[in-house]
Amino acid sequence: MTDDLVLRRQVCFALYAASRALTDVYRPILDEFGLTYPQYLVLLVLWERPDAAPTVSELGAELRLDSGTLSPLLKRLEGAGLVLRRRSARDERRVEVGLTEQGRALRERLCDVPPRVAQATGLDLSELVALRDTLTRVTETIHRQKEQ
Amino acid sequence: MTDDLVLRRQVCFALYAASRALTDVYRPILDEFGLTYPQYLVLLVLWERPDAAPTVSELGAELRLDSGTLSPLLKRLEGAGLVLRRRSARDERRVEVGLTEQGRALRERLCDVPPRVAQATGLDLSELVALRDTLTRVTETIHRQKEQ
DNA sequence: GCCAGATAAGTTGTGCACAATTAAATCGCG
DNA sequence: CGCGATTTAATTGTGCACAACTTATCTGGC
Repeated sequence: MTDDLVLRRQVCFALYAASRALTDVYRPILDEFGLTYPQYLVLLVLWERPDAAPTVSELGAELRLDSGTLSPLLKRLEGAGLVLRRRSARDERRVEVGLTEQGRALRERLCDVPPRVAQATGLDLSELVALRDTLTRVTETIHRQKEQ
Repeated sequence: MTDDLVLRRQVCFALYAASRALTDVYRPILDEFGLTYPQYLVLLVLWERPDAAPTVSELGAELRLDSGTLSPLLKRLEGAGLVLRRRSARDERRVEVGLTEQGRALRERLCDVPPRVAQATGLDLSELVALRDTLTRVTETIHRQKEQ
């Protein structure tokens, strides 16, 4: 009997557990603003280029989420008054997503969140950077393989 | 304007994206056996000690999932003929989860899965071990903080 | 032995993820 | 120009996650 199928040996479980643990750290913080973690990620993308008004597909390409996930999520963010959705004039298939004034303003109130979360991991800055880069490399390797 | 709120800088997004990417690697493999990734994780725990028949809570402690997630999942695994659930004789509150013969047999057919997935990450063995250990440390740090 | 509090599993409701399908608009080839 | 193929978002259905609640059972103090 090999040990390959032992739970604690699997990188994949470590990744799955760590991802949920970090989301647990975000949850009470974001809860105060009525946000979920995926909603916060959408806002991060919009805050980076506040006047870009990306389409649903473009948002999806950054976050690697499809319209099946984003459409209802964006509808909730719109309902909360944080984003606006409007059909592109030039191409009526596209829906452009922009920030409301309220959505823009939220940025300031959330800018201390990442350091608080980073602190909760117990890793120092160089470890965090190394971890992030390794994970990004894994994600890109997998997606490159899928496209071929 | 600080750069703290830039998506690609966030460890948390890297973790979230990598976790979903690795699940994407598992999906087509597990699909052939009619399993989802969380169902596969439950089977991993059961395969480690095939005669232990852990309770729902004990399974949950290993996987960090609650009965709200596990109850319906176990019902589906039972429906698929892979596990058995029975009330403990000594404590009728508890439900013990054991493998069926079919569930036991599945182990052999899935033992080559982890190496295939590891290969897809593009990391070598020492990188995988280091990544796993860092992630495990993060998860445990977070959970230790939550208990206090 | 009785019962207040604790514990275990299940249920309900919300919000992702993702596959598959649908509907509308656009593109491009002949 | 006309129309089939493509692109885009939304919808539908399934299965996690997780909070909040319910129900059944057990435990310890009296």
